[in-house]
Amino acid sequence: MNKKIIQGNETKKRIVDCARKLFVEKGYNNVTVDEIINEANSSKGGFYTHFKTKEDLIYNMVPMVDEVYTDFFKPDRNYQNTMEEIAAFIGYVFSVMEKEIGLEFMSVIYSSQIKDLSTVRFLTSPEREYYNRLKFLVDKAKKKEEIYSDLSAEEIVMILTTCIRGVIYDWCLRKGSFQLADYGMKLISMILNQLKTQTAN
Amino acid sequence: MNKKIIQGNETKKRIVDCARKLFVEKGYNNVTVDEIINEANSSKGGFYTHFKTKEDLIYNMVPMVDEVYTDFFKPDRNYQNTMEEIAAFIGYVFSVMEKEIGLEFMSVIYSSQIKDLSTVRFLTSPEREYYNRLKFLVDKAKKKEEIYSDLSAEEIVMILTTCIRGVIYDWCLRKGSFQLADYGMKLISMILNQLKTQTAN
DNA sequence: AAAATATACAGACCGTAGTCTGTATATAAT
DNA sequence: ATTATATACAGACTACGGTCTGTATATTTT
Repeated sequence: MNKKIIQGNETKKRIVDCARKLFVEKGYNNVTVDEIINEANSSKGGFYTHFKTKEDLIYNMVPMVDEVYTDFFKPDRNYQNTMEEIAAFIGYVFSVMEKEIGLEFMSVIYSSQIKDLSTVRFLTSPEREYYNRLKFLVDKAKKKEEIYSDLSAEEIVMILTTCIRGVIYDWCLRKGSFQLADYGMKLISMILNQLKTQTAN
Repeated sequence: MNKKIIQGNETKKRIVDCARKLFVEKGYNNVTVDEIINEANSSKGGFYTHFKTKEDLIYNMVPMVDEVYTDFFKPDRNYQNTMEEIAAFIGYVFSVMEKEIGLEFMSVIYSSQIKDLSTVRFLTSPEREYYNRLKFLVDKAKKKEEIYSDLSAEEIVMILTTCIRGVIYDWCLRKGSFQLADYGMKLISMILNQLKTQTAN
């Protein structure tokens, strides 16, 4: 089934490309599926063979994000300690959200992920590259005894993730009226500081 | 215009009551506006005179929340210090969310608030009772010098609010798979501890 | 009292996301 | 070679949130 599958992939790509163009032009909520399939010379049937929902389009545009995380580890940067590296990584995550993905897409994702119980919540998937990277760093920090906390690495990662999501949600809620990375790091630093000093809880 | 307004209020109440009943029975997403107006012996015209959107129904069911906060301050509880009182207040907020409002309504609210740019975002309204209460307590704590931080009261309230929203968002995302109050307080305690000890940042 | 204005509401209508059915075609099985 | 099966897709159709227009009735104005 090679020829058909290749054709399918081409159609899918064409739809994503046209959709992206239209979203940038008019904004996600002002673009209809009909418009997209028209622009891509496809049809409803074609669209819904490749995408489960309209939001699914966004999900298909964004996984690049998880790939982008890999970039962070490429250059051999020097960090005083692991905690600083964790902070830098999270700062990098924020700046990717802010500059690469942008407010509108983040809002669509964050809104649709909790819209109803049936949506597949990829944000919680433990296979996410983001999650693995962060877990790796926290493990390292614990091993090096830079963290004095009775919390497990999993718990720490979860807490950091919750804070990150809180900052992003607030950013969407306030329509990008503050710098995501600036404000985010202020909050994250507090948590990281606490992890350094906290002996019991 | 008394008679008409009374009639209007009755219709509005009837719609809210029927909607609540149906939401409990079948879940928000499985109840249609047509079903609601049918049950309430009303019509599309009637419904949309009183509510801007379907989600608006939820908003009309929930403001009790902000009233509920008042209850917290009624009994003369004794706290060792203001930080403890802040923790207790936030814990109270979590338990109201968890027990009074519930996962489904919270998800609808949190999802719809960032769905598109045109929605009125009441969550950010600085008139919210919740916000005033928290601000009052943080001011008190600063005055009593229980907080050693160069952050302003407004900044502290914002950070706490961001964390609370992060916890709630995560709770929705993970479909209530953890105790909101338990996990929430773990995170909030870290922030509060940091505020106590932090001298410069 | 008559006319003007405002409010509640009925229900036809519209826009759009998503479904369903049918068809063409490419590969796999016999 | 023929039949069976899978895939991509076209496009009619449905479900449902939301709008729009018209009407009845209550209050205010003159």
